[in-house]
Amino acid sequence: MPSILPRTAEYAVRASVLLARHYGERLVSADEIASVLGAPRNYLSKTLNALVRSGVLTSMRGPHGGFALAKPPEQLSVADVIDVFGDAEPKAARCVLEDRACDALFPCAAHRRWSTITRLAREPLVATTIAELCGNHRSTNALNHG
Amino acid sequence: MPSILPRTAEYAVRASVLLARHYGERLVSADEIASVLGAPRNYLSKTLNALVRSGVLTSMRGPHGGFALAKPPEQLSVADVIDVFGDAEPKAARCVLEDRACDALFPCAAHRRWSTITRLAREPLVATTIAELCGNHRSTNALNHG
DNA sequence: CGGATTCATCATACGCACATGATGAAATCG
DNA sequence: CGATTTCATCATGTGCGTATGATGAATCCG
Repeated sequence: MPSILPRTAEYAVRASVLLARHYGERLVSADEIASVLGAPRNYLSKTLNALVRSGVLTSMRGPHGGFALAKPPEQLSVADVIDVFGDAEPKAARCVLEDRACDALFPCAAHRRWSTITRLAREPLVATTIAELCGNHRSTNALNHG
Repeated sequence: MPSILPRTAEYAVRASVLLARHYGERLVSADEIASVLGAPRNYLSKTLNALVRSGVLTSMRGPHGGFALAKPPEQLSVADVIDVFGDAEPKAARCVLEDRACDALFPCAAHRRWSTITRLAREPLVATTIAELCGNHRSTNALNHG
């Protein structure tokens, strides 16, 4: 998992952090997000749209339209965002030792160890919220309108 | 990091585990490894060759030739194997918040948090050895000829 | 209504991971 | 040496992540 995150997922996380900083204030347009993030406009648009369809973001068209988090950043994990792209579960990977399907019922010798590794690797993404990534949580406890 | 490991790196890990089971006994040919792993012969060959050039494996040509771990599986981490493919360090990723380079000297607000996440995600790969993944460590303490 | 703004989507293209088949090069053995 | 075995490498192809540009559709506002 070299770069930890594929490009698209990275855009998604960074966009979510940006939106978290404006949560409850205003919508942010794809143009603005793209410019701040240095991401290609139309490609980002597709990415944001995927987040909308998955319920992570909401969107409004027309003047003063744009994107916003669908719920408070304190309730949105990094995993929630990146799981929108690519499978969260590695489709019951092949046995580490041999060429056969490897499941919980008939695990290969290394299955349990491997499961532990992948779970540990994923855990920080599940445990961390977008709000925690967002440095200045402006009045974190002042706007609970979720 | 959905599937945790790119295909090539997964081949590499599984091949290493297989070689660990024969460490000190005999060489294993690319044909045999490919057949056990269910991986495409020539592509795996390229993958194994990359591991040889990186010093993770050794190889011998000719009859009874094949591949072997370059050092005892107890001294080979999973990270050692997968780092051969793709960059281990995410080339000083872009700032999570804005469009600028983000380093330790001038970190963005989220930089430290993000570094923690990636480090935690990588740690189990660094901490786990191929030997630990290999179920039956036949006489684990009987052959220290490294 | 009609123009402006902005999200949504389509058509196309490029690069790289992944893969296949053929060929080259080294080691062993008769 | 010459044949066999096996690693090393090359040429080529496919699919997907990534990206670009153009077009469609919804919303606002005068």
